[in-house]
Amino acid sequence: MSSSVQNKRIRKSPGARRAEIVAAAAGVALAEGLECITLRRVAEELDVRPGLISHYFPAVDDLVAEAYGSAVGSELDELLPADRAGATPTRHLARFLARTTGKAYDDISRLWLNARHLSRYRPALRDRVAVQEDAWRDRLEEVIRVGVEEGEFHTADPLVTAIQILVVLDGLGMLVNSPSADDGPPAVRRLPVTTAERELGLPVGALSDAPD
Amino acid sequence: MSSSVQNKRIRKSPGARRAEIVAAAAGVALAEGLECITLRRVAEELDVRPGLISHYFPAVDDLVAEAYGSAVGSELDELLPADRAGATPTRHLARFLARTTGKAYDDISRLWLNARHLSRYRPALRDRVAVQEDAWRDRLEEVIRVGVEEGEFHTADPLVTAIQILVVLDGLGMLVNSPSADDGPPAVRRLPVTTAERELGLPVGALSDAPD
DNA sequence: TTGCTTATTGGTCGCACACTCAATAGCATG
DNA sequence: CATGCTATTGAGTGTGCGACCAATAAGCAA
Repeated sequence: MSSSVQNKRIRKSPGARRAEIVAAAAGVALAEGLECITLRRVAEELDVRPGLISHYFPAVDDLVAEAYGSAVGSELDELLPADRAGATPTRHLARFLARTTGKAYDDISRLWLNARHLSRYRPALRDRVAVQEDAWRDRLEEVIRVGVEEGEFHTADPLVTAIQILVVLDGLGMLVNSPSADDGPPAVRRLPVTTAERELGLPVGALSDAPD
Repeated sequence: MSSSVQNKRIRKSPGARRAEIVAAAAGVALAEGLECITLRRVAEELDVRPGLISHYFPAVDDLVAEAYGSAVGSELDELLPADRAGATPTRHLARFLARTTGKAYDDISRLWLNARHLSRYRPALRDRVAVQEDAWRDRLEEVIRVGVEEGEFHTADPLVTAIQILVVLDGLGMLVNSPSADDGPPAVRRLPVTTAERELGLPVGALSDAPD
């Protein structure tokens, strides 16, 4: 007997079940896209009936927003930990740039692209995107600000510099679904690093040489 | 009697009808988004039956790709005319940057964002996006190349510079659906101009002072 | 063990979508 | 005016979606 047929109900606490649903939806969002978060698809993922998803999220749009926020929020925590224990701002920024440039970051780029477009139609998602944009910007600005205070970076306006780096990252992320995204001049792939080094008054290579 | 009820058939040549359909679909794409291009929606726009759209585009994905290509292609022709009669590269680039930064460009930004995400799922659209990316890049590179030849611009690699400007434009375009897209530091809105002036060795203001 | 709360199911409804195809009628041609 | 070609219609198929709700049973508490 295959385990795919569930004839026995499994009853969980509302909190646990809700978290499970959000996690499953986040997985679907990362792998297939936010529009693939449907009652049926998420239910299948958890081997429950679609009605159960509706029970926890009467409006599916709220689940979409929650799934997006969960995926992107935890990614930020890994990229720029709030408590950066014993690492210089330079190393932190270098690590951030190394990860956001790597191939493994493509799923996150796709999710950002996805969310920014879909938020055109879904208010709940639009609010969540705004929150996450603020969070990413604030976290990056903080790293830069500390770097300036400690004399590692030099910029008149950490906020603008942070936005500038994020804009370049977003601009490259726009190309994530293009077939020719991986090729192209190497100088283009290094654009975020180049931008950061220039805007922070760092020597070339300061943010790309063996950071991790 | 309202004109919304069409009881009399109007028979047109295939070429004219096809062009009409593409134009209507492009209008829908610009105003409401590519996923709003449905057989019913486009048919309603032209006051015909949905089956007629299917007749000209047996696969709706091809109509979506065609509508996108039409809208974005004609926009490029207006932004960077192929035959730039009697205008300096500086004026051309200034005009391009002025228009792509303006509020009126938001619909085009939305369409690019839309297409780049949707091309994840629709192969026909993905191919069209690649074609238009090449076209925009080539056209901008050409302006820069001529500017370098005529001594107005200074850059070692016109292609990389063109891509760099487009990446910044795309990065800002990502924010088009965010509620806080219009506010934010002025320096951020001027990022494309700043980038272009820096990369082309121009004095500050060379690309933003009364171009048109 | 019994009973009760409520998490979970199963079924249904209405809607919008792409796609198909035989029947119809506009219109150019003779 | 009559005729033939074909652009256009009308009707229908099947799919997947969100939402709703009464019935059911899991598992905790008494």
